[in-house]
Amino acid sequence: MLSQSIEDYLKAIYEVESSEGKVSTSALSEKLSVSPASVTSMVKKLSERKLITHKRYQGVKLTPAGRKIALEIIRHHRLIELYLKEALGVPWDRVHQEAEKWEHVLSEDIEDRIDEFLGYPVTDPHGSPIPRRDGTMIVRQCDALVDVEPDTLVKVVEVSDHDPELLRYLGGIGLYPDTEMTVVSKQPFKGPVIVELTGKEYSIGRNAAKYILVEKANN
Amino acid sequence: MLSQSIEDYLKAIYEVESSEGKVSTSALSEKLSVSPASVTSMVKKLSERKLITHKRYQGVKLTPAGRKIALEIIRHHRLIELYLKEALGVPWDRVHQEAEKWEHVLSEDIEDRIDEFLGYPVTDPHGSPIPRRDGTMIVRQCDALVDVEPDTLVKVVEVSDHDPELLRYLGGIGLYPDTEMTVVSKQPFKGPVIVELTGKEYSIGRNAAKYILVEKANN
DNA sequence: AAACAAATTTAGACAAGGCTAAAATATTTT
DNA sequence: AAAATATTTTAGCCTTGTCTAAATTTGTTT
Repeated sequence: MLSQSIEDYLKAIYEVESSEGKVSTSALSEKLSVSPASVTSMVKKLSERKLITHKRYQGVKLTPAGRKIALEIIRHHRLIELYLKEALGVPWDRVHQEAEKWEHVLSEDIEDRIDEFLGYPVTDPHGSPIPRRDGTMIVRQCDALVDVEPDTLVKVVEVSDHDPELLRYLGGIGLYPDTEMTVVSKQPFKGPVIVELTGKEYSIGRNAAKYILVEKANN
Repeated sequence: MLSQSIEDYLKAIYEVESSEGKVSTSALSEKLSVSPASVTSMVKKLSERKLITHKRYQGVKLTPAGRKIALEIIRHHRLIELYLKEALGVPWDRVHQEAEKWEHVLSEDIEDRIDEFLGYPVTDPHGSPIPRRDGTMIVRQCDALVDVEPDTLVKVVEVSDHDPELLRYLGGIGLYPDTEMTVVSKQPFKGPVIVELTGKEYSIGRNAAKYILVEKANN
């Protein structure tokens, strides 16, 4: 059995690897709210266990074994998020926080039952893809909302789940995965992106718009 | 926040207190699969935190604060057992093991949702009473099957959840909480108890019969 | 009542996973 | 290219919760 701490590190490494490419000690320190020194010592342990590779002062990479575990945890996390929403009506801005704890105590048996209950879903409530049991995960082609040219009709693919405040705002204006909307304009000087959905216009901060992934809608 | 370990100790103390009256170091050591020395040091910590009282060489007792926490954990445990059975179809011999892990990660919010989903249940799948949120729990008058005189019609109240093997056997013969059956005879020399239900006779080991609680049925 | 046995506690060690402060290495600026 | 800054690692310490071995206390025999 792996400790919760090890599982958290592997997941964090996977996520940083996905979003930034390179995985530095400081990025992990930040992500896990732990001192850089603590990261270094855990990195040493994970290397010894062959779950990651590490070149001094150069960052880390997951080995296939480490990636497999990371994806299992992420699968747990996302299945649980969706389950909490569908089965117990937990609002989407709260499922992440709960899943952070539950992901570590989910057995394979219960995982399968939840998967079946949900009809073998492909994405979680925020639109993030759920890894399959075999450790594969679908990859999608999409852009950050902030990078889309004005006057484009787009469909929301995925929204970052880390800021409950943002999720509540987006839920309030009806912006969920699969929602279609038009990018009206981008205000200059790091101003907000203006979008139109269900006939109304809404303003979305530049920073938030980085965490909303969309694809061009076929219209 | 309390550590998982502390929660486990408080729960164990509550359970030993209920079943044996006196809570000795060795009983806890046994129950928690931990050395007696480890129990002593944890007992010291729990005393300092005023969750239990301790007289050297004399055993421990829960304070009201400690009892409240123990009952919260037991509430979590039993709600989760029932939830797993009702919502996900987990067989009753496996729910205990899962609940042992989940009980520590259940938030109040999810607890309430599960309680509501289940219709504010009063007992878990093994017939054990579920403590209420306010820390109260119903007490029932019942006897161990092994102590019942032959030729008595009884109703099963509760079955110990600690031996999956036994639960599978009992499930196989249709013996669940609320099942009515007749005690046919008790074989001498620590032999089994013979019961009749649904027209057939079944043999239940003396030891197992200690862990099946029944009440006299009104016939 | 003394001796033996059983239970409990103390003493001291260890592994995990965190921390701070200081040293080493990289990177950026001038 | 040297200096200044930022990042990473090392060294050493702390807490939690466990362990074994030895000492102490309690309970039971004879």
